[in-house]
Amino acid sequence: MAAAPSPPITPISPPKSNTNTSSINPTNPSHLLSLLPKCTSLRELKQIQAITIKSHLQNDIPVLTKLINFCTLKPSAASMDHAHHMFDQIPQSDIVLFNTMARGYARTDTPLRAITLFTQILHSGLLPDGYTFPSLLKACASSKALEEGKQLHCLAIKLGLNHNIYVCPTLINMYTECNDMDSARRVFDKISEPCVVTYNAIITGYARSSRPNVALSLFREMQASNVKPTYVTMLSVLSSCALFGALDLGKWIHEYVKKYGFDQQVKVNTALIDMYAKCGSLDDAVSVFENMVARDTQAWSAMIVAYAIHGHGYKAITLFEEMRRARVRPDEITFLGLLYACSHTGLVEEGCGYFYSMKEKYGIIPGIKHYGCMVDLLGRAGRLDVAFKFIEGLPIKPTPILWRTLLSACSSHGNVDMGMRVIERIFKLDDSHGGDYVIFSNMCARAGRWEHVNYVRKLMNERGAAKVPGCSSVEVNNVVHEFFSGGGTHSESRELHRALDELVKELKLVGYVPDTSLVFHADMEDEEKEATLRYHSEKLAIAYGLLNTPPGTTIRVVKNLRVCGDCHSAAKLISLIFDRQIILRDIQRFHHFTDGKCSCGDYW
DNA sequence: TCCAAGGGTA
Repeated sequence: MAAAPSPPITPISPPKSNTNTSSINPTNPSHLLSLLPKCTSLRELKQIQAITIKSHLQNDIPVLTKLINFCTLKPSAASMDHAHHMFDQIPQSDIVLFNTMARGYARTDTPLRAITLFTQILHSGLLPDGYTFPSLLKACASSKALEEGKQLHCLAIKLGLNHNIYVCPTLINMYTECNDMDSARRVFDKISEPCVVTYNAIITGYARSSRPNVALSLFREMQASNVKPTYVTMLSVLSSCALFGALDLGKWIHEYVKKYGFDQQVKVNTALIDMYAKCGSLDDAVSVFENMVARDTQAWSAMIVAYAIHGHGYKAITLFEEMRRARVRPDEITFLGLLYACSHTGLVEEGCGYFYSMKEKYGIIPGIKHYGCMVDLLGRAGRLDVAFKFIEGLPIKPTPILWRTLLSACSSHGNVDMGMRVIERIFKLDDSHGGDYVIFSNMCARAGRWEHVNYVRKLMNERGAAKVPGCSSVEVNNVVHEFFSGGGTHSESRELHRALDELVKELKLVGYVPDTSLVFHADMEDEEKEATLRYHSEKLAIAYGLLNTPPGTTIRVVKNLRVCGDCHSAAKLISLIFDRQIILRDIQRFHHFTDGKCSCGDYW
């Protein structure tokens, strides 16, 4: 065989580097270290490291700490591997060096390695200090390692570091991330004068654990004790308002934001867009967005999501195209909003197009939530078979949520046979979710398949699967009133029930027919079913709003589940005969009821 | 030489 011609030798130009090593005295550690701030890649770092070895400085702890610190600033798997390698080489570490390593691990997707490292450190007799705990607690928070977190808490108490101003917020954050709000609160309550960061941590915790009222009262407490809020505080408080659907409160925070100059922050404006959108005021969201001087990916995404949840699919798409023209790079959340918009407007072709382009054009790998959007998009549009095959063909294991999305679609298209295939898949993965039994049973009831209804109900009782109770709230005079289905708990419930009875009579005059097929219990009399339906939480909340606000006022209701079909038709009629706008936010989206019509066009 | 809280998600 003839020898392959040797490749022409072309001089390889050295990689462009910001670090000019020629004028440096390699035996002087401080000279070497002065190179690091200009260093931009792992490759350049390795060049500097080579000089340290030549100069016998590889065991010099301050030099090594700097080198390792560089690797841990924006850590990747490769840079952390390299850092670990350097760390392993030295005979004796000190606590600063360890802290630096731990911080790196806490910031990567292998946070528990920080904890493992920590155990080694304890054995070698090093004493943790105030710098040690924040990284380790952060690692516990992101891995939801509550037990390890508690042990660290005990150790911090032993060392008298639990009240350290850096340790305290991370302790609170660790507990909130591990869903242990009681412990978080206990830590907070022991602080005599919490600083703003500690307040932010606890407020965020309550906002995330769906207790926005507690979050907001802590914000007031913070102001009363003269702790000056920062823009991070604004973010937490705004997300509380968004969660609560408390528009008036949100508007008050907006005024506050303007008064104290927080409205220059892109993140704060993004949180405002989100708050207005989730509190049902799309116009205010648009106005915040349009007044922004600079918009990043998150700001565009928030506005796209805002259009999506209000059912303006085309506007969401137009905005996305505008975002592309502005050369702002979309991320995975931008696509979630976009797909969501398509599915809620029935834009199947467009949605599929964007789904494929996210991978091919933008290199964004779809996650489980994008798949969820696709199932919803196909399912809503009635392409149940395609959706089924889509789930089966996924490269990852489908979650019950994915199948559940398809089950809802089967229900709205009344396809019991497909529904049965789907619920079998769900039960294989999780049979404890009461909502699945309810959707399936309602679907069978509507199709008159009573044998299924009874069977499913029996199954549900046997397995003790609980359904989340329906809960709706309405804001009247700055107070949020909550109503549960059946509605025995609200202080004015008796009058409210009477008012609802009258209301239903009036609705019937204009053609309302209660859809009793939606009621789960098969062995109830029709009258009884009607009563169950009448006191659904969303009807109670709407009636309460109707009775307690002046004519013409918009009624804003927030529901924890999807709105029921009967309440949806009732709300349309109420908007017509009382000439009221009703804005109902359910777990999925917004419904704007005006003049007997809903903004969702009954496509939901 | 190392440290805290964080907006947009079906």
